[in-house]
Amino acid sequence: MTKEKLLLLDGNSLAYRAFFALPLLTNDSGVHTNAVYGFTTMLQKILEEEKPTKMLVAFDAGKTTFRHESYGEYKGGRQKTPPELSEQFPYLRKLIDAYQIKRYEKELYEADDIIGTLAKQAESEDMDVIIVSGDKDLTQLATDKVTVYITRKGMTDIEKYTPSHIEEKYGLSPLQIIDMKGLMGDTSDNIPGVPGVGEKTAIKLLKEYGSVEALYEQIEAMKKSKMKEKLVENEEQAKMSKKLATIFTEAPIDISLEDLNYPGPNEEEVLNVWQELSFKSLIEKSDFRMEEKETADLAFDIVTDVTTDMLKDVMAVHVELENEHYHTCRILGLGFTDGKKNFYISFEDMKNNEAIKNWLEDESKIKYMSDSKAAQAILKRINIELRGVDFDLVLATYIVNPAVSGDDLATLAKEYGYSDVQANETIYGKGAKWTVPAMEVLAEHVCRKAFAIWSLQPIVEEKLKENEQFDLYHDLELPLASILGIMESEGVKVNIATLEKMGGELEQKITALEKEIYELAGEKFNINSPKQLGVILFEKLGLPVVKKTKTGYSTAADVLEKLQSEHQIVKFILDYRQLAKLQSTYIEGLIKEVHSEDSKVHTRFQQALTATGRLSSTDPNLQNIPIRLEEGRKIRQAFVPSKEGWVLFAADYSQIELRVLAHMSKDENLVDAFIQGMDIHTRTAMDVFHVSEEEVTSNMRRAAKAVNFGIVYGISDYGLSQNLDITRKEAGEFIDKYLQSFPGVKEYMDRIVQEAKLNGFVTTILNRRRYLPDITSRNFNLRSFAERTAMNTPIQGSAADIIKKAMIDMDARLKQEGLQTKMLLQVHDELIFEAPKEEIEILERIVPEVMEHAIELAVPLKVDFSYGHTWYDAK
DNA sequence: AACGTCACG
DNA sequence: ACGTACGTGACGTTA
Repeated sequence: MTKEKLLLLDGNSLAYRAFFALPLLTNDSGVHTNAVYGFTTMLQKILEEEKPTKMLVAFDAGKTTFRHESYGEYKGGRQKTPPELSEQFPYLRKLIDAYQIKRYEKELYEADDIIGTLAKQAESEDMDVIIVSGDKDLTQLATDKVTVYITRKGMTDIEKYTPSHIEEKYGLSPLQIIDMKGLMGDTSDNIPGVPGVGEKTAIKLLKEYGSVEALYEQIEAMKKSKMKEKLVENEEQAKMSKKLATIFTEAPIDISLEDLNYPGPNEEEVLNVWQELSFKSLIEKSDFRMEEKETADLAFDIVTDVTTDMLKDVMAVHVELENEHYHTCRILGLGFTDGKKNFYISFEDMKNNEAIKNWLEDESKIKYMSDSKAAQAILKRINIELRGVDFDLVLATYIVNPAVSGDDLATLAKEYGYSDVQANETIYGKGAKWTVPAMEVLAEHVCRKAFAIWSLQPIVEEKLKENEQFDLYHDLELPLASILGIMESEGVKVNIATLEKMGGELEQKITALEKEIYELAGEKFNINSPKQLGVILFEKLGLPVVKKTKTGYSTAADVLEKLQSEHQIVKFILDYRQLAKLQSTYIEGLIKEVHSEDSKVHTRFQQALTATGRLSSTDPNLQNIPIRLEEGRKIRQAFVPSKEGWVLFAADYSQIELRVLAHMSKDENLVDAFIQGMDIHTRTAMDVFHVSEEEVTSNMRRAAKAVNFGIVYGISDYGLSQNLDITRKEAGEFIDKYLQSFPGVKEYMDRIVQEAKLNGFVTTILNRRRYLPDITSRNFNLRSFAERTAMNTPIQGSAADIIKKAMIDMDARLKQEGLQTKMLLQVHDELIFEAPKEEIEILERIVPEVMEHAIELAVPLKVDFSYGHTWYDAK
């Protein structure tokens, strides 16, 4: 029989040690995980190295122990366990159970005593014993049979205390460690010891006398000294301290060595816990995944023909694309599954297949998909109108947690516990090495995706229902995806000639500015390089350095503006920057995106990306076309209706975010201001500066406007001071005055931060969620950031909810009215349409009506609109 | 790939 | 004492 090896772990000490040794990590739901993580890595390492046959993790039970009877102050003055650690204990216990390791705690005794008692028992039965702790006190238990492992820094770094190691390190025997503790005390346990005696002195004394008792027996003979006085004075205290530091090896425990057999981990359970805690790196490199969780076989057929009987009423279907640019790329193939049969058909074989076309276009045939908008848009290019999508994995998971990226179906599936899909990178390679694999490989990959969608549909929908988010997902995001797909496919007509003409003019101006700049600098350099520009401005020309970035001098616009009076060159650089931006991004960049077939740009709206619920727009980004400065605004002259005799019609919400704030805070003053239909910035100025409407100067209004922005962003005095270029103190006073005038807003802000701390997330009007794991961070910066986010996200996100709902209503209304008008773009608080002239009149009526009543708030919503022959003219 | 910059709401 | 306004995407430079 092999020799028994017992591993005893000090649960509390190890958790504490890990908690303080590692940065505060969190899982996707915002639960802190660093202590459990540290414990796990340590455990993995020790299990691998030691292969124990018996194991136990001991915990402290309750607050009082038998030590308190003799010394009430024992462990007094200890900091309360931080809540970020307390919340981890349930997970730690769950993890230990998953490993099938025994846990034990006993009223009135500490983990140390349990460990000591079992170590002694095991030793008497000739077992090898290893004790693991973060606390050096345990080293007193070391013997020939018992080794004490003490973790250092990263938890996996371990110092092994055998009697000879202790002898080497301190010149003491293990038992003398207790005497040492008695003399020097222990602040963390509030053991007093002898004042003035530290480690060095204690060791010296013990080398001479052997023990505390022996020392006091011979103390008479000691030479007179300060130290002797202290020792004599504190004899009782020293003896009591030794007693407190002594680990009790005869605790009345009701667990025996036979109970501690360690059968090895339940690998599936451990993986589940790791999954829950988002221990991705551990899951990645875990050997149990390799052995046990080898991707299950998936039977699939490669077919060249699909007949109607193969297409069921409910199926998962995946349209595999070459890349994310679905307006230009090719379809590789399609995978279908009904949970039983899986098949793949290549694009070549499907494109003329009538059965597939009919099935895809049949509203009554239910499709489960992932990124249905991409599929819809690309199928449209081969004249297939996708209908009947009832599940979209990307959208559903985004609603469950917008922080989880849905770039790759494999990543997404894994996130929800399904790991039988490979990453696209594994199948295709990346960058220049990208290549379509053999048909067999591709077909399996695509079928696995379809199967993943099929398998995850009930799981993710259940999660949505549990969080009361199913309606948001099913009745808002899902239909919106289809509307966005149509908008993207429709595209926006761009007049390239207009852009080219502007480009030519810009080129001349840029060249002229370059010349001026080189002359003033006295040399040619790359103005686009902040590094080179910094050298010219701050070294060669000696301008004062206002701000630094982590790599050097800041040359950002706000810095340069402050330097304008210092040197002529600064203004030229600012002008150059402005024009260069227009040229590279909005002239050259935009021209590259225009499709030659239809002279249109087809943006892609990212619907499952932002943290707040907003959309984003890419290739090209049509949500940041210049407007603030006239030179840039002219770019909009190149955006035109797609048909002769049509116009572009633009409608935007006025102050939607502040109205949302009024609604959510129910602040009487703010609500009243909107009901009165006042200019909100003027009204704010009146309240903050205590003046009448007539007395509000343009500067006061400007300041009030900045304060309103600040409120929406989650106010900070520093941020406002930067924006208004005033001192922090002044900014702070503005904020105080604002919050006095709008007390309901202050209450709301406090409440929302509290709520975020309690739940770990904040919500919008339609119950969109954003998790804020940093809200409980002890790092000031992280925490402050999370607090501002907690204040801003419900506002920005609710505004996003409102306009999304308006888009759905607007789409329905246009159909209902039988109009030709098409919705083309959404820019966060505005909708852009193209319309035949004859429909302008009705749009002027229905667009504001629909948008203003998308969601009813405690304040009215207000929509302004205009139209023109170009986007520029729709102002 | 990361950074700085700047365009938008 | 800490050091930032919230949310995005595209471009050019530099490592």
